[in-house]
Amino acid sequence: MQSAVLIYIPTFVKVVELESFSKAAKAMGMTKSAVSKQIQALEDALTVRLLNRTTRSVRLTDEGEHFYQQARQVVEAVGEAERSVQHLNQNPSGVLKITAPESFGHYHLASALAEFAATYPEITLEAEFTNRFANILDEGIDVAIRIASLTDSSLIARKLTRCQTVMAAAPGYLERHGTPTHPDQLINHRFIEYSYADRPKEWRYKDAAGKTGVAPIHVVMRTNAGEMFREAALAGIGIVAAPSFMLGKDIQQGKLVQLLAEFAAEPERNIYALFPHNRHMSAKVRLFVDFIARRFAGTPCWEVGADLTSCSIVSSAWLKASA
Amino acid sequence: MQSAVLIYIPTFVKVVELESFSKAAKAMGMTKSAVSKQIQALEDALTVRLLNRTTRSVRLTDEGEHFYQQARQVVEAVGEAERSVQHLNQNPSGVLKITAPESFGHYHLASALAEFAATYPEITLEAEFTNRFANILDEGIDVAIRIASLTDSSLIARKLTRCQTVMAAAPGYLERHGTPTHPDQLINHRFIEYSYADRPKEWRYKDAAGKTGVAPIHVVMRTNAGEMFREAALAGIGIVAAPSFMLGKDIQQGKLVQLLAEFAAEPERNIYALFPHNRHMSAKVRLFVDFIARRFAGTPCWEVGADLTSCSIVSSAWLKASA
DNA sequence: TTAGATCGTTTCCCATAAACTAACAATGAG
DNA sequence: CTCATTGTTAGTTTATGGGAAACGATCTAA
Repeated sequence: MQSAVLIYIPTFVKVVELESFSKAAKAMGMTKSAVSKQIQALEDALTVRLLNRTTRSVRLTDEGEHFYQQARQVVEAVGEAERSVQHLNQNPSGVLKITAPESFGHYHLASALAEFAATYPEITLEAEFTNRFANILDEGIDVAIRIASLTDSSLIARKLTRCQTVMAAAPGYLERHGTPTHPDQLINHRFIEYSYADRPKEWRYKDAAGKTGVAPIHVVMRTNAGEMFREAALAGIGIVAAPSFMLGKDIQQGKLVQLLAEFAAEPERNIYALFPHNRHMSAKVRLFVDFIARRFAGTPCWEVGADLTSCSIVSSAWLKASA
Repeated sequence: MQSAVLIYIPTFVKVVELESFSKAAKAMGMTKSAVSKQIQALEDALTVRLLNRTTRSVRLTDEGEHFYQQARQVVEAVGEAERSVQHLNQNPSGVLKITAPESFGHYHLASALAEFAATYPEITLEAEFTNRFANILDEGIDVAIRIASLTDSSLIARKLTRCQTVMAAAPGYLERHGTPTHPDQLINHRFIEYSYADRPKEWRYKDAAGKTGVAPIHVVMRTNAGEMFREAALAGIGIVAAPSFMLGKDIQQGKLVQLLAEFAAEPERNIYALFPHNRHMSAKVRLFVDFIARRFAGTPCWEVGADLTSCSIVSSAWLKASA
């Protein structure tokens, strides 16, 4: 068993303050016998007599007086520690470290983060947009925005919005190579693939009837940079399959043409906020996740085929680029 | 049950210091499951997550970092309190409050106290010589020297030496009133009695054969001042029955004549050191009581009829007066 | 004086709250 | 890949700490 000194200190302090075992017992919600025994245990642990007690009075010994001064500081320190942690927890401040995929961060998260930072000036936002999969716990990341369907055991994943994967190519490319009407024809086309694709060199889909299939593809270029990816498509180098938040604007503007719209990509993907499990969630994290989830609730403007007037999510970058 | 915050703090601090649940468990002599549950209990109590833990690493959250700083101060404060009390206990210092009967203190304790004070300069001696029976606990008295056979429940009594009660009168008195040869004759004599006598107006004794008896006495004067008492006897006002430490010198010098030497006073009295009970004795008190007991071990010089060469106790006041 | 109230202590007993054992999942290291 | 290690969990057991009641001491009031 642990040091008896620590655990009996509050009782001792109460007794000294109230100058009575009985009152201290009442104040601490226990019986006087318990108080008596705790004081005795404390004295035994210190091998020092702390209180000279008559049935009528309780008075500190010299050693008791000395110990009391220190003991009081201990309980105050504990109370202070407790309170300050609560305060820290209720008044979020400090650094909030976010990581997100580079392209999504750039196009759609930046404005949201700016709004969050403006709303909570006490919080210092530290956002890293990268496609590298950082280890959340080891690197002290508070929230990671991820596009996936995976579930990490020690992390909580909160869905922010659906992530529509669209296939598209530049009109120029299609003029030169024709427009595929079925996945099976993809093998005869030129593909630009994402470096970290789960399943390289193939395209999994679900047709309008709900039947799934796999089609092989011919990869002519590979990159992990979102912008490079899009630029390559715009340049007519080949066909890309990418989230609509990257390509939606180009499709709306006619710079790219959506392909095989009736064949949905498989598996369906979502955008998640991931964070250390929430048995006791940091206030900062809770605040941010709630904020970002609210921000991305509804239909995003970048969805291909969505009614733009009903979109609740509009990022400033999107508006700017559209204008 | 008490605040879980307090009792789990040492565990939390150990975990942070060693950056491992397992090592902390080993260091604190418990199992890792216990550590795990204690940390969880602490987090529950604070409703704050303190540690982000992988199977491979343990790292503090922001709140944990903050709490750790405070928690470390708490354990340090406890350790300091503990150590300083031990130190205080092993290196006695401060005030040592002594009370003793006025006459005994004056004649025989003063020199002993002076020696004690010289030996332990860290201790401030506060000696009060009074015949009033002070309440030891209530007045914060550390040691009381008492001449009695009583035993207070909450106090420890350590016998210092026997207290011989002798009866004596001035030669002049005896010339005028005669010398009693048996207690029964005392009723015809003039007595000077101590104000706080247990049994006023009587003299309890035990004869050479061991038979006890009570003789009534005729009191003509009453005082609580030791010196007054003695002076009155020397002036021939009457017979006194008093401790030999008061009268011994006068008897040796022939200023007083001992009476009824073969009838010992009843009950036999001793000189005690009384102090708060010694389950955990203050170092000061232990030191003093040991010292004073050693000082008064053996036959005191003031005993009537004692072989002066074998006396181990000689007080300076006695020597001075004898010179 | 006596009776009653209050206070700290003690003894005994029990319920609860800790600890341990053992098995598990996750994760690095070799 | 295998093995060792780490933190967690579930279930069981232990023992610790607290409650009830009786006690002795002390003070107050009648």
